[in-house]
Amino acid sequence: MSERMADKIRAKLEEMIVTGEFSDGERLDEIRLADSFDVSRTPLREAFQQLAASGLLVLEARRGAFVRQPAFEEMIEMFEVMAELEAMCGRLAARRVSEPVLDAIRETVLACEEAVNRGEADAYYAENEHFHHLIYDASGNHFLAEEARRLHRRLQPFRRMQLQLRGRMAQSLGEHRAILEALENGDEASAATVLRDHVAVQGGKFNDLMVSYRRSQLHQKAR
Amino acid sequence: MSERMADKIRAKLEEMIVTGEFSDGERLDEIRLADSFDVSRTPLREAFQQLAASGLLVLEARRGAFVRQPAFEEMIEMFEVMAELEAMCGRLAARRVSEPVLDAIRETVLACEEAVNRGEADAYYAENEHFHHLIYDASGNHFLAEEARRLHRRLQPFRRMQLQLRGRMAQSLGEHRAILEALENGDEASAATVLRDHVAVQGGKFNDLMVSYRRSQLHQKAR
DNA sequence: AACTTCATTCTTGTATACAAAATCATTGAC
DNA sequence: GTCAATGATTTTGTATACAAGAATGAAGTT
Repeated sequence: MSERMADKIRAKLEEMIVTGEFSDGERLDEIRLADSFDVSRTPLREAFQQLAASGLLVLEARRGAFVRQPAFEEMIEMFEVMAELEAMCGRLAARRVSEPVLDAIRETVLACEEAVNRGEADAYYAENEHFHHLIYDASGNHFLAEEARRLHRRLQPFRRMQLQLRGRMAQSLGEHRAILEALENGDEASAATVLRDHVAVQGGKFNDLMVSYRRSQLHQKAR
Repeated sequence: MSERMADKIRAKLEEMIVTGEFSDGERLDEIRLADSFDVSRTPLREAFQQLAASGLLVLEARRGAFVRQPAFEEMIEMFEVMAELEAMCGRLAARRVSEPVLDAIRETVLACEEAVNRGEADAYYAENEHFHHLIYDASGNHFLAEEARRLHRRLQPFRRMQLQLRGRMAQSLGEHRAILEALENGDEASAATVLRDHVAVQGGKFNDLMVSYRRSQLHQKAR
């Protein structure tokens, strides 16, 4: 048990919130939660602080911790910002990327290709992560890379959902190829545009997913 | 004392870090700091969590809290990202801003003008804040506005320094006018460009400030 | 003299205890 | 019957106590 308890709890709570275990606005009872994790309130409260910082909770003074399920509109907003951050990474990377890093990016594209051929969504997902992180770093702006990572992480579960959509993996792969090409050509404008669209399409796909999800919800209620 | 102790401590520590009271990499002793604030370690540790989330501290497990003074290069990086976020705000705002908000923006420009005429840097600073926050909100993307505010806040002390530079206030005012004009015309591209440059120039000015600061440091050491 | 090992000390991480504020329920007035 | 006020209870915020890991230093070996 080398890790800090508070960090494990944060990770677990993060997953629970993101997977919809709690509903929006729900108050988290410190004592009951602490008991369920078999810890005292102290590490739990530290986890609360961290979750509040990343926007998953809001702490109201002397009122408690309330889960903040980003509404549909906010998710779209987040994708919009993510698209712009990725575009910026792409623009800078097109100018600054080195040959070894370019090689690494090429490898991830190949690995993505294999994953698509085998229909392995998990493998694709992992390589996709790698691909994007490489570009963040290639921007040469470390602060930007960190911000991008932070937001990427927050949108992670929604990205993952999308790979379930028919044909999305192949489409995504094609976009990766276009991004790689722009980087190889040092074409800043193109790299920015293609990356922006690559992420924006995810926002759109997310929209589609939500619509069909809500329809099924309505269906259930209408029974 | 309606506020939470932890929040007051966070604010105070934030100021101390940002004003350079601590040096980069310095370890903050929980017990001594808690004593100096006349509180126990508990609220202090909560403050640490928050400061770590905003990047001012790094918490190493069982090692302690270390202050993270962004190096010169990182400050430039942050201005670079800030420029892009503001550009995005401007682009969206040009499309979405309403007449009442436009009026409010016009007022801040007038107030800035008066501040310049009177040579009141503090008043200018306050109105400048207002001006930028209005544009963040006018973007219509609430998440983006929050992100912009967060980064703006982090760069705050460095912005403030710049107003000391000769002629910077008048120059800044001119840029504000150009931004307002772009918004009035609904010119997305222009709003984005002018705002990007408006912030980028701050990065440049910051550069100038740091160079002269370091020169004076060297001078002192060379005595 | 330098390096390793072990014990001591110090510091962080967690649990528990206590204080203060907010919520809830009961009682009383209108 | 509804609303307000007040006391009880719950819950947060802070302090303190305790446990466990890390840093420090002394002693012993090579």
